[in-house]
Amino acid sequence: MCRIDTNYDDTMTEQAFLDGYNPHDFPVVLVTVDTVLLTWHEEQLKVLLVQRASHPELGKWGLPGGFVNQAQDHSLEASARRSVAAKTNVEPPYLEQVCTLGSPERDPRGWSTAVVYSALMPHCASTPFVESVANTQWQPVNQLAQLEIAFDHRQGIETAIERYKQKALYSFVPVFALPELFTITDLRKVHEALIGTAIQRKSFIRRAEASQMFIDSGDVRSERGRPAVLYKAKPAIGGYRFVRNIEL
Amino acid sequence: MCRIDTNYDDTMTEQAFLDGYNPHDFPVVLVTVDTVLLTWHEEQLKVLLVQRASHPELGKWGLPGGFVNQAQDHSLEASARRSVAAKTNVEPPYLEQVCTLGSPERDPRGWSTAVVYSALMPHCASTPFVESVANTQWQPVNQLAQLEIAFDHRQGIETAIERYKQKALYSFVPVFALPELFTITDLRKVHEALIGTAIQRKSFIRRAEASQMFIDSGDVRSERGRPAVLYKAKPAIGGYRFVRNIEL
DNA sequence: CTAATAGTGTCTATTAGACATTATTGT
DNA sequence: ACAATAATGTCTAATAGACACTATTAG
Repeated sequence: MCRIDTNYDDTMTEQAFLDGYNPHDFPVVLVTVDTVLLTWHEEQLKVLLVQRASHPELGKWGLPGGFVNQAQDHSLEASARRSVAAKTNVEPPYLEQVCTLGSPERDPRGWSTAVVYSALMPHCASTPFVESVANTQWQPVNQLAQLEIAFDHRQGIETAIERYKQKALYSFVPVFALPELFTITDLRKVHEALIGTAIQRKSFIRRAEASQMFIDSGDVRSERGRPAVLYKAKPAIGGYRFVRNIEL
Repeated sequence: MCRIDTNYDDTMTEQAFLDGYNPHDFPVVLVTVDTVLLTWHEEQLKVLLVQRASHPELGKWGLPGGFVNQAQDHSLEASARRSVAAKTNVEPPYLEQVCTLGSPERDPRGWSTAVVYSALMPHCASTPFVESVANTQWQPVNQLAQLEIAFDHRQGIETAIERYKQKALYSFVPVFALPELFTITDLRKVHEALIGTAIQRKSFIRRAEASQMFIDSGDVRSERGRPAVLYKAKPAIGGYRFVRNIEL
């Protein structure tokens, strides 16, 4: 059978069972929580990676995260938020669970699982305070092939990006990778980077208007050409869905 | 910082590090893999539940699954497949990871996580062979409010069903809850049960034709009224997506 | 003025929903 | 014949893509 519960006895109370239960009697599965933190910066999608300063996989680039801290973490999401805050000193405006990886081979320390979260946030300087010697950097996702990635974190990154690609087709969730004020063209470029094709400007603007999820800030941004209106997103934008997907 | 790696030393080899590493030196997180197994039977969506025959939560209804078996399971998905096979003696045609629940309170044995998978399959008799005394039954999902559900498995079930509700809007994935041969009306009823509203027959048939994912079996099923054509689904149906969602 | 970018007008093809109509069975 | 269910015909409204056109800035 599946459960390895021992000492099965119909007449035993739950308390008596728990008194006799020691989790160290069983083979241990290691549990980490790691986060794929993405942002939009310099016309590119970038992911925050940490160069590992300890074994195993020393020197390779990995996702921020680590073992659940039983003293501090009251949930998996709390663990993800803690490790993001440690690297960026910022609360990400969008965070979701992506997948859980697990096998006996992925970590040399033994059978392990990584609960992978993903967050989107405005670009900020990484590691604004020096708390560790670890090298933390925003890496362009298009150039990850040239980096040595620790464990199976490359798979976690790919799964997260694939998820956002789907979301880019039916929602404005990618907006959370932008600063508070952004232009519709900024947002369209993020969507285009995710789905890998151009989107008609008119179509994208129509969707934005139909959603009623964008507030005209009153400001504009002028670089080359006609100035672009800067918008803010309503908080409910994360829940908005198109009825019709962007076509590929 | 986040990692609780100890013995940090730049000059140590990875092997020396691993030799000194004992997972039992750290607080243990328990890991179970549990599966929300759904099917369509008697015009209802049903979930396979197991009445727990051991502590904790003895007597309550829980998801089939259990601790990762390090001897048998080479992955999380393998663990899910093993526990499904133990209860149904069948390989489910559709299986995906849904979410991972984790907290210090969800299991009295300590900080624990449950990796929740969900599967769809044709209805079959539960526990066709008597391997345990556990009571395994298909329970209508509309009547779960009246059952005592173990741990936070109710949340896992709700998350899985919500996921399938979304999939019912943009795919034919719910087809995997039906037998090999089914009518388009059968499939429409599954979709309607998931999304909670009626779907126009004509619209649904149009989507089915446009997808080219259905093979006319040549047979029909006659109950009352005009006989309905029985179809088979092409294997690729799991990957098919509507460009336009079913509207609510 | 020109280049560059933002934003609008508008045509057309597609298609979902609505619902009426026809088809095919059992009794 | 009638009830019941399956399957089709067809009208209309909505809207995405395409692309031409206008607007507003810098230099």
